[in-house]
Amino acid sequence: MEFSEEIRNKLIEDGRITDPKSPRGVVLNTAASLFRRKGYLQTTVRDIGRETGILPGSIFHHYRSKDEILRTVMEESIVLNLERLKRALEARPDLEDRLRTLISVELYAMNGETGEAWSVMVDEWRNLSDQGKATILRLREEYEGIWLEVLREAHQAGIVTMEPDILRKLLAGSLHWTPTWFRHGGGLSLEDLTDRVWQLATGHRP
Amino acid sequence: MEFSEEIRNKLIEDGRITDPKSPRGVVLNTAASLFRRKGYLQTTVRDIGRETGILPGSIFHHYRSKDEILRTVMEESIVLNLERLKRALEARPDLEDRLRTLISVELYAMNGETGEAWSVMVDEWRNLSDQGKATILRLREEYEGIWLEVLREAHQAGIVTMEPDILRKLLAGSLHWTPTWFRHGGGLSLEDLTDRVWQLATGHRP
DNA sequence: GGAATTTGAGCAAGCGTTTGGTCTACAATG
DNA sequence: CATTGTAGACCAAACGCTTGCTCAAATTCC
Repeated sequence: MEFSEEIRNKLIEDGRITDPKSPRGVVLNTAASLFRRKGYLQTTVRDIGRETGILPGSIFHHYRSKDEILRTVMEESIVLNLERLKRALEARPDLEDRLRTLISVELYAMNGETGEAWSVMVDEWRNLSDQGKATILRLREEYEGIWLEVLREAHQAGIVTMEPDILRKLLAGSLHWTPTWFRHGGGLSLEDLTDRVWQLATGHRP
Repeated sequence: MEFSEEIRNKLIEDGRITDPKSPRGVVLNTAASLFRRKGYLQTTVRDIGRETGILPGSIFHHYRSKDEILRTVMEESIVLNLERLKRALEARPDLEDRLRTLISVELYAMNGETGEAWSVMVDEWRNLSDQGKATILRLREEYEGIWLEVLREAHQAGIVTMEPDILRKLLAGSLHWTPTWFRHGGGLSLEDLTDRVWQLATGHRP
């Protein structure tokens, strides 16, 4: 996760994700946090206004609709983490390393600084408009494609025994569930947790 | 799952769950289905009215509030499945059998005929009122207690190697996620799926 | 001074819920 | 046997409130 900030800055520079210091960015991060805490439907535009200090009417100067805010939260969180995943995999030719990287990056996506936005993407999918779904789906498919490719190679190499597509779904469930119970500063670190999920996937102690 | 219907009938007779033929029961099952499909907040009392053929106002003759419907859906689904779990475990002294039973019963709870209600319990927890949460929490703790007890014994016996509490949370995630992708009649049966989760838990092929 | 931004009042729609009353079935009463 | 009483189920209408969003005017910024 070392290059995390560097990657984020590069993406901001390229205009692929919003500068968190801009009004759009402030609204975005506040919304992500509220969506995570209260849920998308329970969060009102007035709530976002209150926490950002921007009046409700002004929110709609920066975003066309509440749905656009949700879509942007999801889109930018996957753009960022997809980039992080690709970079993290670049330097790792070893298959066991690659599998561990997948697990680790997703655990950080869900429980690190992007955790709110990533959780929103998983939990609030149903509340996204159809056109929003279409946009996000392409990015998600790219992300899932990377997982499946590594799992298929690992399967052929005998590192994992279960069918890759089933294994991915079972692991996805485990990982998606972690934000409901994992807390930083407890007895367990994200590294420890990565070990446990690795053990789940391969059947061997790390 | 053989005694499933028998257990349900006994619980109806004892008044611990609602008769599905009664107006209360019709509302309950319809609501569970709608809550699952559209989400609790997206489901209006008018929706429930439309699908049951009961006018919106009359729903409140059977339930004090929409929240009471949600709480009842959750409560009865866990009462039923807790009973099923206890019965299924009764005849199984073998530890490996017991672990497999836990997995199997929960997979059926999530993807069988009670799947809608059980999913609602997992997904809509946040939308339950505080007093509702308190009621359900006691039942959930009993249910989780059974899981942890079996996992602790399995850990001591060397059947599983991971810490029981962490293993339970990772498995819970995998199992909770199954309704989003598992479909009956596909290439995979619930028995097959039980095997895969068993493999995940123990690290050994079933 | 023109463009971008912010403001705050307010609208139309939808929400859970309440109300007052009707209908039906059946038991009790005279 | 006819009448009355009772209780549960249901209906139609509406109430009070919240919601996402709009808009014309005011303000700020370059």
